[in-house]
Amino acid sequence: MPELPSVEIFKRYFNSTSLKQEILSVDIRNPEILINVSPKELENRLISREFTGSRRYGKYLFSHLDNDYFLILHFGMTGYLKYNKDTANPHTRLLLAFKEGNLGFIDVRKFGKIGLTRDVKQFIKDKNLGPDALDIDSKTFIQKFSNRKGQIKHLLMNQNFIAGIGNLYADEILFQSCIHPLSKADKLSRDKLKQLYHEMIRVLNKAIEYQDKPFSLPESFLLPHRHHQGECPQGGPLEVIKVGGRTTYYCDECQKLYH
DNA sequence: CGTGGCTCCTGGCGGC
DNA sequence: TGCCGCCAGGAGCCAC
Repeated sequence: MPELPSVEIFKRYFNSTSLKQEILSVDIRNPEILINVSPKELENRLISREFTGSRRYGKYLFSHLDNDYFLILHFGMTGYLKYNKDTANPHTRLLLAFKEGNLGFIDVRKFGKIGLTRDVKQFIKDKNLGPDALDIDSKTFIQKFSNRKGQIKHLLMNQNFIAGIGNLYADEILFQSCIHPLSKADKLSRDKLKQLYHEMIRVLNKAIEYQDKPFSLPESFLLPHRHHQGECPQGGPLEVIKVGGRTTYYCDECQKLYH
């Protein structure tokens, strides 16, 4: 599930539920999803502490503790947060207990990751993440893409190139920009790249505004139609292909191939 | 650098 | 109904 808009929603959810209360217990149910840290250390750093805030970078959430550490959360394909009294969900991988309720990191497929760091900048550097998609400026964006020969969709989804965009919103951004997903980045004019940049920002903000429910977006968006036998908002069939191994929907009428 | 394939893991769905 | 293959909003690794 989680692309940048979902993680932004998770951040707001986390901030509204889990700040400024003591962590009473730390239940690590699936130690295999830990990175950078042993179960013992994670427990020691979390227990009896409080969260003071959080920040998002790309698809990562960094939850700040009152001991200068950050809990790192990455949600994989199926991860999300749930704050309630329930402790019985079989897909809960980490459960933090507070006085008033529990924060669960739920993740059916276990592609998510949980870690710990004192230095978010260094973590981002070690992971070699590109600039955050909602933070990059137009000039840098155009410069980066105009120097690359790869497929435009592949580059949009490459976290080392630009961080935050996944398979669904890549399709939406390219549809809104009228660019065929297999177009070569360096064949797009500067004006076209500028348009792509603005559509990226607009789509991501719109997705956040709509609580990251892609199928509830207005009819003029691709995502509500992105399913078997779905039709382009302008009319006509949607094409389905693979790009970089990922299922891709686009409209052959609306989206021009630059190559 | 670019591209394609495979892998991790689990569950839901369509087809037979 | 029951079983099977395929697919899923991520990403690392490897080969050419």
